[in-house]
Amino acid sequence: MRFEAITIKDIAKALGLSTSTVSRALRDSYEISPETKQKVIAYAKENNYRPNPIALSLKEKRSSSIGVIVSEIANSFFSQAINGIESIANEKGYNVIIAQSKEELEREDSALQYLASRSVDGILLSVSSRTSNFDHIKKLYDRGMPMVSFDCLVDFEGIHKVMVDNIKAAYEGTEHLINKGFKNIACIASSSFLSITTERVKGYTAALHKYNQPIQTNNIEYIPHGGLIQEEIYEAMDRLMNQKEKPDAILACSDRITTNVMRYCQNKKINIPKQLGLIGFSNLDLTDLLTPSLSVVRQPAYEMGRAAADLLIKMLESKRAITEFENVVIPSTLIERDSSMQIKL
Amino acid sequence: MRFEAITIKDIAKALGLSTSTVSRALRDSYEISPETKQKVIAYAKENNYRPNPIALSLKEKRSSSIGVIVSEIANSFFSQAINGIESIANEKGYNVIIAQSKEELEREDSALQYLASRSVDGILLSVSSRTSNFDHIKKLYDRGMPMVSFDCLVDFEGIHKVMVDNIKAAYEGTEHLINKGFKNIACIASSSFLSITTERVKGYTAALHKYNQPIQTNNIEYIPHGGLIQEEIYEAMDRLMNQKEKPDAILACSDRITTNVMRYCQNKKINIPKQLGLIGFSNLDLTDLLTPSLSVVRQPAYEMGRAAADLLIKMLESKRAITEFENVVIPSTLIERDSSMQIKL
DNA sequence: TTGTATGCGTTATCAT
DNA sequence: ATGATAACGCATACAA
Repeated sequence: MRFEAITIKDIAKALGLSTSTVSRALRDSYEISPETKQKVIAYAKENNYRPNPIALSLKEKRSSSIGVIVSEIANSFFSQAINGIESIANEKGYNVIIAQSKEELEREDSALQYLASRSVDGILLSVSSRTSNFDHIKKLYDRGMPMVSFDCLVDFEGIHKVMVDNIKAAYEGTEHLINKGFKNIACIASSSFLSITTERVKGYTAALHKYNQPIQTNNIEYIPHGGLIQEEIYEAMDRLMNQKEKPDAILACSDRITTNVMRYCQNKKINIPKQLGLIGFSNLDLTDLLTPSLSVVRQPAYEMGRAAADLLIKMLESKRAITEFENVVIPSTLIERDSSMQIKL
Repeated sequence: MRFEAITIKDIAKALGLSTSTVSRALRDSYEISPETKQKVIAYAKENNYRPNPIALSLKEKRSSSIGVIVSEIANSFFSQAINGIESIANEKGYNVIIAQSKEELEREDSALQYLASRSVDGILLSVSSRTSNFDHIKKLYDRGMPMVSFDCLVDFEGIHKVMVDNIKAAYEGTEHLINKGFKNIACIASSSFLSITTERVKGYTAALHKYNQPIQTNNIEYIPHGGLIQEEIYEAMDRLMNQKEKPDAILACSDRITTNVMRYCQNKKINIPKQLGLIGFSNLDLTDLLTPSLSVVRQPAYEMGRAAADLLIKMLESKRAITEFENVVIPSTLIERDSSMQIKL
C-alpha cells in the first residue's frame, strides 16, 4: 500500500461541494458561508488534511525551501551553522535542503545546479576552499537566484554576505600567543585566494607588526583543501618544523587545521604548549576539555546560520530592492584557558 | 528579477514543435526522428534545460526525496550519520530533507507530519529519548509511509531497523574497565524505555556478571533527555559520587553523556582515570586527542547512515514485499588508548 | 455563496 | 513522426 494523503478533491467529494469551495473555505475566504466553512474545516481536521506542498509549489512557483551548500556536514562549524539555519527556516515555514561540496569545485557547481533545478527559493552558500573563480555562482545569481554568502565568502557586485570579523579574530588569537611570550609564531590557513584566509592572515600579520615581531613568509602555510585532507596539514607542519628557525607557536586558522595540528603534535610527541604554543579556530564540542593547552577562537556558527537564513528569507519575502539589505558581521569569541582549570589527563 | 528556469514549453516554442515531441525527444523515444531529436537535445543543452522536479513529483506522485528525523543535527553521531545518508541519497538521485526532534515528543511528531506533508517518499527515523510510545509513528507507517528506524529504534511489527550491536558494545566497554582493575563500575544511560538503553545496560550487567562483580541498581542512572541537558548528567554524577560506596569508574552510554561526564570531572577536579575510570560511547572528532584517559566505544555513524538510506531506497524502488528486506546490524568499535601515546597537556 | 475553467511543467494516451 | 489533450493538487479569475 502506497502512502496517499487526502486532497481537496476528496473533501469536496465527501461533502458534496466543489474543490474551489473547499479550497476557499480552508483559506477562510470571506465569500464562504460560515456553515460550509465550519463543515469543511471540521472534516479537514478530522481527516488530517494537509495541502500538498508540491502542487502548491508548482502553482505558486515557489517551494518554500532554501538550499544550503557547505563543504561538509560532519564538520562542527557547519553542523552548528545548519542548526541555526534550520531554526530560522522552521520559524518562518521554510524547509532546508542541504548539499555538500566536499571542498571540490565540481561538486559545488553540481550542487548549485541541483538546488536550482530543485526549485529552491534561494541559496545559502559557503564556498569550497577550491573555488578561486566565482563565475558559476555569479551566473546563477545573475539569472535571478537569491543568494546569501556566509563564512567562506563569494565576492562579486551585489551579493550579500554574513561573516565574522576574521581580521580581529586572528589578531586577537595572535596577540594572545604573543602575550604568552611566544616569539616566532607561524600561521596555517586555508587556500590563499579565500577571503577568510586573506583576512585571517591579515589579522595575524597585523598583530606581529604591532608587537614588532618579524613577519616571515615561510612561516605562513596555505592548505589547498581547507583542512579536509589530513596529510596536507601534516606536510605543512613538517615544512614548518624543519626550518632552521622553527616556530615556537602556531595559529591554526580553521577547525580542521586545529584538530590536525594537535594530532600531528600527538604523533610527534610534541608537548603543547611547552614545546609548541597553539591557538586555533575551533568549534568542536570537546575543545573546552583540552585546557589549558588550547585557547581557541570560537566561530559563532549557530548565530551565523541564523543571520544568514534570516537575511535570505527577508530578501525572499520583501518587495524592497535587494540593495537595501545590509551585510551582517558577527563577532567571534576568543576563549582563553585558565591554567588552574586544568583537567588532569 | 525572479529566477526562471527554462521549460519544455520554451523549447517547443523556440523550435516550433509541440511539447510532447520535445518531451519524447529528451527522453530519447524511438518515435522521434533523429534530426528532431538532435535539434531538441542540442537546444536543451545549450540553454541548460533541467526538468522541473516539482512538476515531475506532482505527476509521478513521488518526490525523490527522503526525510530524516534525528534529535539534533549538531551532534557528531548524527552529523556523521547524515553524511552517510547523503552519500547514498546522492548516488541514487534522492535528496534529503532533515528535521530535528530536539529530544521532544511533540517536535518529533510535528516533524513526522511535516515530512509526510512534504511528500517525502520515505523516512529515516531515530526516535527522541522522550518517545516511550510509538503510536504516532505506527499510524503513519500503517498509512503506508515507508520507514527505516536507525540507532534509537522504534519497535513495532514490520518496521525495519538499522542498529549496532549495543549489548556487545557495552559489554566490551565494561570489560575493558574491569580489565583495568576497576571494581565498582557505574553506568549512565539514556531513557530507560529506549532499546539502545536497555541493550547497553544489558551488556553492562552481563559483563559485571561474567566477572563476578556485584550489580547494584543505584549504580545505574537514566537521563531523561538523552544527554541534551547538561544539568541532568551533572545531577546523576552527583548522586553517584555521593553514595557511601562511590563508583571508581563510569560507563557513559552516549556521546553527550561522555562529554558531560568529562566536563563534570573537570569542574570537580576529578582526575581521569586516576580518581575515576571512564569509558564512553563517543563519536566526537577530538576524542582521539584525549588519550590516554578516555577509551571510547565508537559508533559507526557514517556506516549506519549509509545502511539505513540504502535499505530505505531499496524498499522504495523494489516491487518485492517489504517483509523480504532484512534488518541490518553494524558492529561498533572499541578504541582502546595506549598510555604511551599520551599527549602532554 | 458556490461552481466552472484554467494553468503551473511534465508525461501518457490517444489521435493524426 | 508528430500533435492535441488530460491528469497530478491547488488557487483563482470568471460565471452563475
